Amino acid sequence: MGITIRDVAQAAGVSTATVSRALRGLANVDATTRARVERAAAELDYVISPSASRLASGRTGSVAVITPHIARWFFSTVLSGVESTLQGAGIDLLLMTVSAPDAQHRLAPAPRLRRRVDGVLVIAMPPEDQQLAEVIKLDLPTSLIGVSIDDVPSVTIDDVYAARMATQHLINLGHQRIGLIAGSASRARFTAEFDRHRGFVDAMTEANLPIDSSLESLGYFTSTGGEQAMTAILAQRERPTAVFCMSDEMAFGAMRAMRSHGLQPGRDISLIGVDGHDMSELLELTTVEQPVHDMGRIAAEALLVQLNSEFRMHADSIVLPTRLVVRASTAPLPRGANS
Amino acid sequence: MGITIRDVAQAAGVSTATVSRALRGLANVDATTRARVERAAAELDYVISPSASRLASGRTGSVAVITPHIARWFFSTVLSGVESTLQGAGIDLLLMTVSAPDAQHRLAPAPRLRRRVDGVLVIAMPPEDQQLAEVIKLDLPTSLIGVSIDDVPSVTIDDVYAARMATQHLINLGHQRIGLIAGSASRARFTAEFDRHRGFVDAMTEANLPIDSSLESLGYFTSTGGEQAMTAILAQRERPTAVFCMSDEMAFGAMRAMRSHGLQPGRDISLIGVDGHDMSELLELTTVEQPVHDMGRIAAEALLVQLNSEFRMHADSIVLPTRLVVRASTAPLPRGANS
DNA sequence: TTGTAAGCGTTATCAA
DNA sequence: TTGATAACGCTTACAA
Repeated sequence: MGITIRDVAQAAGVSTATVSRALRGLANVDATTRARVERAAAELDYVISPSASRLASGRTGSVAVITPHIARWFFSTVLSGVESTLQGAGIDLLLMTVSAPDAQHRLAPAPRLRRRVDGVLVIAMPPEDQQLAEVIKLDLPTSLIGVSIDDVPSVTIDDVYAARMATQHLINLGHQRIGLIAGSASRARFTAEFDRHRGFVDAMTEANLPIDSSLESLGYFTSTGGEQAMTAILAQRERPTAVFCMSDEMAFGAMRAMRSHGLQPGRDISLIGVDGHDMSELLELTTVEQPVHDMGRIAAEALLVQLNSEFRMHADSIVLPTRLVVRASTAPLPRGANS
Repeated sequence: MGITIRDVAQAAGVSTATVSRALRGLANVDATTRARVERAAAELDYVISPSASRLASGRTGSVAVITPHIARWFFSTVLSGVESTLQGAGIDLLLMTVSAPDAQHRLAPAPRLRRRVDGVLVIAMPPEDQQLAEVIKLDLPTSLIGVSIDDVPSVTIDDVYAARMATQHLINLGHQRIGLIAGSASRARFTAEFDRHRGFVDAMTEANLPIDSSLESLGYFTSTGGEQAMTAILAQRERPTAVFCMSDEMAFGAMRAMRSHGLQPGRDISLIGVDGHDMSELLELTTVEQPVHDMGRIAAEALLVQLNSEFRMHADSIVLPTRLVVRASTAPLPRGANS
């Protein structure tokens, strides 16, 4: 039923080898021959069979993207950056999610990768994750997004610096009682949680400000989590005058908790996030923007380089810049409010 | 370098044919033999070569998802539903985006599909789109999500009804001057834009309310678009007392425009959306929720059925229910405000 | 520059 | 229930 390379060869009056070479744009093909082959292929409406090509060549022409979430802002935004790059290179994008390590319902990603893809992109999986370890052990060209691990290429921001910048912004506004809504209990270095916590602590320490653990709460990087975390913080005897949220989505939740208490972000308590979420501008949230789409794009580009170079290159980790965007959710501390 | 089926056959003392049958769980294999084969495969850490299998069998074991957007709430949420179903079935998910018909930078999806996937899922592409037509012409098992076309299976909501329900809610609250923020100029039937416009008109007409075209504006399904649309509406001499937004994201933008004018949703102007966006609860937006994740899941399930049945089934279009969720953004019209 | 032909690793047909 | 073996459609030495 399908047109094969033999049909094209016959139509063009050449061998299948020549058709193969001509259609892939290899060098050693006479211009006239190539033109003839291309015309024949077009006339026959020939499409190469990827399976046959993959089997013969050993290359799959596809890359897997492994992510813990699809429908969350950060992840889908990274994914869109990845997709545009891969599509431009004519590489197939295989999308796979990984479940929490405990949920055994889903298949582990590593076995599904073998013999199936030329490379792997991993979005924001914790470095100590067992499934991630298995993926890396496959020794495929890999690059990580949002976290970094020794000897594996990665694209990240400087999370310590981002958190420090956010916290410093609050300090510069005169705030001294500063709360923290963290993602999850910080575990390993080079995760967003850990590094952002570190940046927060660094900034506070440098400014000789006390860190009050009763003003720290976990929001699990979701808005409902952020809402609960803020609610807990607001229940403290002495409320903070400002709160650093490790993500914008948690800050959105925090905003809602404030509203429930009749408080207004910026006026009553300053709120700052990290991300540059689409909704931040709408909600007038001050935030430290990270170039999320670019992170995906650049990681994909780096992976393509790995795929196309004969030799395995040294793993370089690319760190992209962040920037503070000030909006109405942060404001100077009214004079005397702290003393 | 790779372990092949021959190695397993040798280790198990059977033929490659038997290994193939045993490992795929086919019926005619002795239990003992199968066990022996499975052990051999496990010991050798054998992984089947998908390319070889595909070439020999003609099945690719993969499905393409075609979408105009990745990083937008509706699309990424559908995608996550699709993904979980396909992953559960062991089917590879190939993700491709389509650009606007005019942008010729990217490859058209149809050629990339041929010989590459067993089926296609298309998320919310306009029925009259040329690229969609080409995809359908491939005659692969296909199912559409969010729009419907004759003779192609689809999963949608009843957009007319959803819009009617939203509008009726406003009418029930006593509103009479009701504005509309539409997605884009409604073109073909069975698009969200067209049908939601129809539902709006139906409800208004039934209630004998006038439709004032100066209170209609386009928001292009984005929040910034919604903001501009609402700004335009607020510039009218006689403002509406309520506005129906065809999507939650546009309603978010409308909320912002209201805030800029010192207006509060629900108190000054009632606002209702369609979607059930993650942020709607946070922003207290009344909305008509559609089961977006389920739409993806169910479309994928329907596609799997198509793939596994010998015969091409009649195309059935599945319509999922929506539900009105009332929040603070809509409120009864104060007495006398309209008269 | 082009052609010949041997794989690539499965599946599927047909016999046994 | 199992085994031989011919596809499947392409790539790639190697030869010409």
